[in-house]
Amino acid sequence: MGLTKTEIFTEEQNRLAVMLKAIAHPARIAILQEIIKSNTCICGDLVDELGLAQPTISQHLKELKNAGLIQGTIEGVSVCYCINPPVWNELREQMSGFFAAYDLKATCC
Amino acid sequence: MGLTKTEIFTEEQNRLAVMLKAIAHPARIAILQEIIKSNTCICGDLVDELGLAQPTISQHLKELKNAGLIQGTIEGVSVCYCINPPVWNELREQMSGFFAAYDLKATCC
DNA sequence: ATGATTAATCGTAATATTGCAATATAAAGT
DNA sequence: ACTTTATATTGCAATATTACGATTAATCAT
Repeated sequence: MGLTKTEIFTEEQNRLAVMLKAIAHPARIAILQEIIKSNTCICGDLVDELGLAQPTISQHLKELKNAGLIQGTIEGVSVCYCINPPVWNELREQMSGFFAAYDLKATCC
Repeated sequence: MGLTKTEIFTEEQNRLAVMLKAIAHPARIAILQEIIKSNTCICGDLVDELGLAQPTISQHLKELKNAGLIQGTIEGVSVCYCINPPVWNELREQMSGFFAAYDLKATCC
């Protein structure tokens, strides 16, 4: 108990859940928006930009990285983060499928 | 501590996080897919379809309903669930914005 | 080497989530 | 009224998440 029964679901469902869970936090949404907006990757700027402590930001970045949504490159003293295209596209396609499936349907009830 | 600092983020960021958090579980993804696939709304069928206990399914449905993603109509003894178009479209647009913003960018690092 | 800067990790407290057995509620049929 | 059928609620145990202070690790400049 207290543990998601991943073995019951398809690989696709589990992957999508992992990716969405990574995004499903306002801080991580804000981080992704910053990363996308500032074409050039950021790092410690996020600590100033958002009002969260450095360890907290670092942890959120780690979760986004674990889900594969972003990648980090060491750039001297700092770390440069950016979107990881393959996983980002995987997410985009999964969501497209979701929305497309509903488009054709009428409301019931 | 242990509590998300919602006051730090925009209303949009918080709303998107709530919607995504509701979807970000394999069981709830499976439920949404079933609801979308079976144009006609389902309810207890989900208990048979997925391999989870009735209270567990009921709880997942409640979370989806709380986020506004689905709506339930009492139909005699059973309850008929279906997508709630306004919120569903809100989510679709938010996600579109996300993906569109990245489209234009090149990879850095 | 020393100090400054940047980011990750550890430890911990507060809270949230997941799943289910047991029970409660509510409508329909008999 | 009583039983059946369908769903919701309650209570609880196991685990996960969120946030941050304190510390560590790693790179750069002097």
